Amino acid sequence: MTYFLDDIDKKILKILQEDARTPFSKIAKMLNLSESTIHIRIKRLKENGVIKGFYVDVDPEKIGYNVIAFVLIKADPKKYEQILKKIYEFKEVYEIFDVTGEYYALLKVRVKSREELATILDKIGNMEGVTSTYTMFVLRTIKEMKTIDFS
Amino acid sequence: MTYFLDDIDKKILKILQEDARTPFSKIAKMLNLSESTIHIRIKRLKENGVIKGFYVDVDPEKIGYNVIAFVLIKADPKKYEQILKKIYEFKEVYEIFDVTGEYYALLKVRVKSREELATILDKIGNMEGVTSTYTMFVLRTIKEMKTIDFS
DNA sequence: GATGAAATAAATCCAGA
DNA sequence: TCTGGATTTATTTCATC
Repeated sequence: MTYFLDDIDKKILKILQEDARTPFSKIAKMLNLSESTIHIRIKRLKENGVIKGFYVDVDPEKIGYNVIAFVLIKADPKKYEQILKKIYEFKEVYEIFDVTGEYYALLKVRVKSREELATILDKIGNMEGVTSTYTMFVLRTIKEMKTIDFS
Repeated sequence: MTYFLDDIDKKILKILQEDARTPFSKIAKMLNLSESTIHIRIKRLKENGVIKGFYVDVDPEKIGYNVIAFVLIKADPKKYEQILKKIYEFKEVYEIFDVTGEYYALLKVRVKSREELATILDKIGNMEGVTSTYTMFVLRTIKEMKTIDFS
């Protein structure tokens, strides 16, 4: 299931991770290959699911989304999957992970204000089957990398 | 400091968040505007820092990066900033946040194997000034959104 | 697999509304 | 701020190595 990346693939991905709009011609020059080869490689990486897509990176802070919180939840095991499905639909919840330890799941929540955060936390805390929550409010973002470092 | 997005900006960003390679001509048609307008808008969004860049979305799992863990750390306040600087340099640590609560910082770690994770956890746990750590190993990724939902 | 040239399509620039 | 047309640049295809 794991796709083996050769050196050329890695170099192409590295360039695209820095700027996905880099023209193929420029990539070709950088790697001393033809434009067609870059084209074929990228096409293959897409077909194999390595490249899931191209997205624009919007600065959340610039558009007012500057409140982040991580929420740990514990739940009634019988209702857990149902709870996850519901939380999945919340657009304010950007990440959901099952985790080991005292709590069941870890959520990353991003909103525009503390009021909005309070609303979401209430919604989650009051869901049927949620037995306890623990919220960690983010005071400062020190690092938030969105690309993979495979150097 | 917050940049005000009008309806056109929002629509453009929404399209680019889904596929950053959508041709301007297509965006223009979708929004009933000229290609030049789209061009000017995107340029302005870049200049104002709303658009931080265009990235390729690489599936970590496809290339073998399928171990994620969240690590909470407590530290000697006097050495805390120094510790953060050091951890910042770890390529395996993708996110670092100062958080409220019992712990000082929350880290998101992504590696290729449990062995690698153990190594990183050891490194962090043994850093001078780190007084305690709590690791949550990710068993399942339920949601991991990289774009912002401003609908 | 990789290439180069040809065809198609897109991005960019600019003068004018 | 937006537009339409002209120019430049990029992507895609395909026959060939």
